[in-house]
Amino acid sequence: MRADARKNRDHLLSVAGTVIAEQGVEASLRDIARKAGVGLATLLRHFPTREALLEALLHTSFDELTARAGELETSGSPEDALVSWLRDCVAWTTEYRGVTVLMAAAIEDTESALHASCVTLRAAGTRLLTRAQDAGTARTDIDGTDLFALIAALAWLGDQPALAPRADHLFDVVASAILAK
Amino acid sequence: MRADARKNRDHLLSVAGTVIAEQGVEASLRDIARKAGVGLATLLRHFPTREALLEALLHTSFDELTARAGELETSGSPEDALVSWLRDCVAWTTEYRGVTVLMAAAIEDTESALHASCVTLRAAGTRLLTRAQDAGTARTDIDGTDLFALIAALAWLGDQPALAPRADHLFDVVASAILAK
DNA sequence: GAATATATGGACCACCGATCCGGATAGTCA
DNA sequence: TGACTATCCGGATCGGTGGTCCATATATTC
Repeated sequence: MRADARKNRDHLLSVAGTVIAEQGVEASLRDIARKAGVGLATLLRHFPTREALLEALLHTSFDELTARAGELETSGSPEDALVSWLRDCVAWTTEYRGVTVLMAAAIEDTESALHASCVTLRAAGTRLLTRAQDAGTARTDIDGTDLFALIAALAWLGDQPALAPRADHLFDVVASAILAK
Repeated sequence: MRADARKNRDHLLSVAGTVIAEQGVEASLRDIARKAGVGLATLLRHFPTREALLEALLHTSFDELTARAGELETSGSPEDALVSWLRDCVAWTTEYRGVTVLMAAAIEDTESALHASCVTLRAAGTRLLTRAQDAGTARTDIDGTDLFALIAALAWLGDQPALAPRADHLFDVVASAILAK
């Protein structure tokens, strides 16, 4: 990649992070390009789709959540580890308003730029869930995909301004359901 | 209202029902107008916002759900009545892809055309919930707003193609959490 | 310094919801 | 019946969206 292209790419990523943190994942791409002092075509060349841009922006966050799951796998009680990680996942999405819809679409869409990250995340959750199930502290009739869906649903609640005040409480309600044997 | 206006209004509503059933609540208004053989301006004059159109389209459904809650209030066990009604609510939303987002926004937005219907729905749910709580068969740390949020979240799951296959199962998981004392 | 490969962004396109306003028409009254 | 008016209609237009094309500018190589 040419030096000027690299610079544009990095700058775009930085500006996109700011704008998306302010306006959510549905922020206008043209607006991001404008704020970066660049044409829309340039943004779209570096990141052909909104998903591609978000993937570049979020994949370190995904890695952190996966790494956190790894740590928790060998520490504390299986049920505390599971719930703690779920809480981290839901809390993280609040930083990126609207991201849950994209993640829900990406988990089964192998073409999506976010697909790999979502699958990795689901696998990390599955390991924590299985450990708790083996320990007899999580219900055995759900799997990693169910867990992913529940995280997405709770994160979605936090995304809806009118329902967000209840999100934390409802997290506890759902968590209690997961931990019921 | 003039006879021609009434005819256009009714026809628009009929066409909108078909198109929205096919494409979800985010269907293009211009497309609906075109299929009705009418200008976009005409549609927007009869229904100034998308919410207004949906309210006109859905309010009989809302009434039916509210009436159903009324019936259930005096029949069967309180917990069966509650769960049965919740299932009806979630099942109903599958007919109108994407409606949950609008409902979540409308419940706290007194300006929304859907606001009144949502509030009525929440009140109906609250009555069923309270009855179950009084009977000691539903957890007492949730209220009607929590219930509304849980319905919305489950309905949202059913709206996401990748997660929909799990929606029924996760309904049971969440229902079990509500019925836990 | 010239040649070449690559990156750029303005000018488009089709679509969206929204608004304006001149023309068509239904309902009314003489 | 005929004319008048209040109402309704929809094409044209506006600013916005994501997406594409291509002449121009520039970094890199020789």
